[in-house]
Amino acid sequence: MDEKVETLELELQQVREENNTLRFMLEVMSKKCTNLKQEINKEENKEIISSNQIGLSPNFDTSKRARLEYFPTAKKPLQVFVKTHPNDESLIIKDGYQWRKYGQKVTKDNASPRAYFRCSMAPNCPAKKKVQKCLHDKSIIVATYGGEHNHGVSNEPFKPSSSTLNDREAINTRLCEDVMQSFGYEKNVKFEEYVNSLIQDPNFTTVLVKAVAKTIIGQQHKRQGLNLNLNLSEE
DNA sequence: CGAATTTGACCTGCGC
DNA sequence: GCGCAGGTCAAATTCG
Repeated sequence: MDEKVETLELELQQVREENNTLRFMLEVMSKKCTNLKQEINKEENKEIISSNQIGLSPNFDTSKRARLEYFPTAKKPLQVFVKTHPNDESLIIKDGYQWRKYGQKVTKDNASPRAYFRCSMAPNCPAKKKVQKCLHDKSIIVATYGGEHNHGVSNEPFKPSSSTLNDREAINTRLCEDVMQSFGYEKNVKFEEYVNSLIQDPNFTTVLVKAVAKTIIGQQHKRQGLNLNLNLSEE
């Protein structure tokens, strides 16, 4: 009996932690969304000015030739925030692609080292990413993607098996899938285009809150159901 | 033993 | 022109 109480308390604690995590993610995403909107507005204004003055392609900046070569997206590079264990130093994100690390640097503005990866799924794939821990919260990893993959995603992206990921990771992954589904993400749509369309949606924050809340409640119900089943079978 | 990672050196752009 | 910072290379090392 005590064991059951203990188990339930642990479950409750885990759900609370997950809720805190999700609240934090929501906060980060909301801030990010606001910042991106502001940046998009700024960029649009800047582009109009530069294309009028110089007559070059709006996205072409000769002074940043090499940098654009390394991360050749004229668009804003895609940034992804991932919650991990604070003591986890691996900087590994399971995003469905296979990455090979080719460098690491300590940057001026962040004591945590920044790792550089390039895609190793295809021989000449130009896709790259930078991964660094968040300055203010070591349990958050920030991944910045650059370049585009010249091949498809691996067979089972975002489909963790219980043998490779623990329950918590599986739940988080499932949550992401549910939230993306709530936003109408379709697999044949390019992820960057999908994200851009979300950012420009004026109801983004409202819909995100609803989707996350719905998923949390769904997960809690599933868990409660599981616990009840276990109790019944044991008694 | 081959593949992946680590790490110091090197290259390039930018600001002063 | 010089120094700094970010990004990449490649030899050495580690791992499976």
